[in-house]
Amino acid sequence: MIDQGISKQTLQRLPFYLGYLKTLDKVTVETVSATTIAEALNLNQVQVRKDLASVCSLGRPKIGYVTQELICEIEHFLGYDNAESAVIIGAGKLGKALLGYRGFEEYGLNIVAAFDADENVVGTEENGKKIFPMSKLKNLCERMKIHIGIITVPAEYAQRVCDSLVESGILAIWNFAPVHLTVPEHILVQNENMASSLAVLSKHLSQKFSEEAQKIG
Amino acid sequence: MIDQGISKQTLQRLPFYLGYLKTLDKVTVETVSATTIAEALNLNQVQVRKDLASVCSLGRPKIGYVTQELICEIEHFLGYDNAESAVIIGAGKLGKALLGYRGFEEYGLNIVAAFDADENVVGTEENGKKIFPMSKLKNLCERMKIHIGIITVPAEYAQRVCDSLVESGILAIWNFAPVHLTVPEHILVQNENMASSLAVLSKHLSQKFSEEAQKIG
DNA sequence: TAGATTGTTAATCGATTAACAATC
DNA sequence: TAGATTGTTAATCGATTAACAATC
Repeated sequence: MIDQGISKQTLQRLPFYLGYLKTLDKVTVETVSATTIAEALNLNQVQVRKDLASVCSLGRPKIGYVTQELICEIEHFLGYDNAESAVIIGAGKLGKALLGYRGFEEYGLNIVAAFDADENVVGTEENGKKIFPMSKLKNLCERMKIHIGIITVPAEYAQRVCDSLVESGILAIWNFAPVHLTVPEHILVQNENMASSLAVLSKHLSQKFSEEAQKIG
Repeated sequence: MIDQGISKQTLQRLPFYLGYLKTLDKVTVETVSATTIAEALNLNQVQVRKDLASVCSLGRPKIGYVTQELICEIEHFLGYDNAESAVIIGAGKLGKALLGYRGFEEYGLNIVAAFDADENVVGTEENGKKIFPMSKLKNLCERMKIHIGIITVPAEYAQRVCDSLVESGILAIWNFAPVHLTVPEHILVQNENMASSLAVLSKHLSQKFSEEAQKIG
């Protein structure tokens, strides 16, 4: 058993490495050093080396890593080469935007359908993907062996939707609703937490302004 | 000067506390203890108390915190009561979804307009908000004293857009493009990192499956 | 050989958690 | 008074960074 000991932080940095590596010219940049990557992404060299060590086992002194190999290994590690299917619950603005976003396939995520409680939305399509009534959720998930659920409903419905997903055999939940979800131990919830991000942004600003004020005052 | 020493982690938990507190019945739940909050959100009691201590200075033994006061104080701390204006660059699916999302106002974010390089989109509206050509960015930001820029363009254009934003006097950037942005020291970049989230989700699944396989094998 | 770069071991740093005294 | 709950001080834990030996 490998990769038992990879930290969440490392995991979250890997897509950044991948993104950077892909910007490099395959022909001229055959190899790349941790130093170079670190500089480009504003990270510590040692951190980059440690992160990469948990994914691949190459890396030669004086030379670095073979760019193309590294890309393949990270992609493989992240599972980009064998896509997981997912469903979206909540076909509002955000849900539809995610349904329509083609970039996810590149990341190994295949959104197959959406579900909504609103009868006016049910039956319509977005980006060629159908929107079903909630009553069909469990059956479809089980039949298609779907393990990822994406929650894009308003906060007040999120926990109920979450429970339905768990009941439908979902193992991992990507939660866009700004609430804490309670789930059984074996289920993973990854919060995409816009409110938290905004908190960081707005605090940065208010601090900037109070610094300014102090300088002047 | 207060709040110099608040950690990013604390800051990111505050919206969760707020969300939970708002679900409580104002009439019956006059006060709330850190213990209760911690249990509801699956956090450590002491952590909740420390977080709250950095925002408010009440909290009475045996009683806890006055719910309504706590809500107000957190909202004030997060700046929800004096909204910041923002612009979106990139009026694709995601950009439009964010433009149309009314929830941000509740979080103290007021998106005033969008910008796009595509002539076909320029001039149209979304949720009553106009989409302008990139050439008007700087002028509008300066005139309206806008300090937050939201980047929803494809990865390859993100750095260029970022540079334009910095030039236009933006102080904080909310980046939805899956790339690292290089900015001057005083500018804050908050990455809304879908690729990273997906990495966490898909790794959880592949680990689950390899555990299963081991049990059987 | 000299220098760049690797991977590892140890030190530092910061956040979380545990223990405890203070208070209503 | 006894018990619940607070806030603080100390211990633990994990991640980042620094120092260094190994190697091409």
